[in-house]
Amino acid sequence: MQESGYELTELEGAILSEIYHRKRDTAFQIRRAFQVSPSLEWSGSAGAVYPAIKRLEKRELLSLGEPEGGRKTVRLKVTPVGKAALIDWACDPMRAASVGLDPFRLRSGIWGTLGRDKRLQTYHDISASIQENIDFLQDYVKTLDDVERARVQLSIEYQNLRLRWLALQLKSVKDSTAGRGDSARK
Amino acid sequence: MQESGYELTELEGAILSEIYHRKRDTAFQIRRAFQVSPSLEWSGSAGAVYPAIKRLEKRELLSLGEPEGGRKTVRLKVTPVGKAALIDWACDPMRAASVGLDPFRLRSGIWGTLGRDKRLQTYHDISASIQENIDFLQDYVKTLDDVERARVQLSIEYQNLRLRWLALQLKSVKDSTAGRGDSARK
DNA sequence: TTACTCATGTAACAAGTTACATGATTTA
DNA sequence: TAAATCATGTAACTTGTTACATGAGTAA
Repeated sequence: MQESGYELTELEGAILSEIYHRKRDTAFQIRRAFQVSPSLEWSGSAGAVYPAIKRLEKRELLSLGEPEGGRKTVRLKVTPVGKAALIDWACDPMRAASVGLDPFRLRSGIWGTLGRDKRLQTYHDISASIQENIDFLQDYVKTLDDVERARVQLSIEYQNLRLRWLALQLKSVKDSTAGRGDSARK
Repeated sequence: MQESGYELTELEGAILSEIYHRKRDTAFQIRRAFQVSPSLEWSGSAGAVYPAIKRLEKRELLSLGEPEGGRKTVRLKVTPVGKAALIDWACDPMRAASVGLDPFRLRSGIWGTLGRDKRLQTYHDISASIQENIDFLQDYVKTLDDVERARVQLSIEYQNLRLRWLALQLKSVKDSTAGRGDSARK
């Protein structure tokens, strides 16, 4: 259909979206949003955000206002071309459907190779960590705008899926050694 | 408990695991495993794998055999320290529980801001892409060892969760405009 | 006036990417 | 013998990280 002709990285897309959808109009506000958010995976480091903004401006996806006030605040605005690129980026099915880098999934196969005790302990510890995270997110989600709320709610659903998966694994380990009381450890 | 004292990156952990758990004992085999796998998110580029192996050898988490044959194949072996570091890396609850970088989640909030038609189209296209991916994974999973199979099966469950989420969004969009036949487009 | 927040930016470094270079072995 | 595969590696580049530097405005 459209094809804006601009390929955006994940960070560039996230930056444009922060400006266009979440009304952050300075680099500093974008950085803070990244630092605060548990669902946007960037540290909000100056060394990433400022160069990315420069790249976006050079390609005219972003326009920079004149430095305002003593603090020299530069207001950011997404250009029409930038908006098209952002929508293309957000709606590209290939990228949206890709699995991403998930530390839980990467490790999931390894846990099955552990000895029984270590395995049970690991499932238990990770479940606790995830539950803690869910509790935090459920509190956090109340304070958010629509865009960020959708992300956080999806995070909660992912975490609940992980919890169910862990519970299943736990059960199957316990069942397979039930009544025998031994513990095969490496 | 243990604390091997070595921090591994995701790639380094994945490399150690390929050698230790999946019996890939050359750099080339590791690269191919990454290239082939839909669940490990690295391209298997030489420029990433060879330097990572060097780093691991320097820290004595990996030992390199003598070059064998005309092709100068170097066999890789995980040292006892390397094994401890690998287990620590795999079982660290903080890292295992973290959400990771997910292109779907990152975009999920944005789709809600689209006009009705574009929104329905996008949900539809992405659902199709995900379904295609599930079909592929379900075929692929039959050929795998335990470690990789667990990862791929988890991928399938993530993808099914996404499908359910998309179906819910689709339904709520359709419900909210049912019988009115209008389409609010930006 | 001291400390915190707002605001922008650079420098050194880490770690990934693609593309290329080299050469041995196997298979059609 | 030509092509594919096995095998290792480097070079140029991109893009992220932390840590630092600078300075204005605000609140204790």
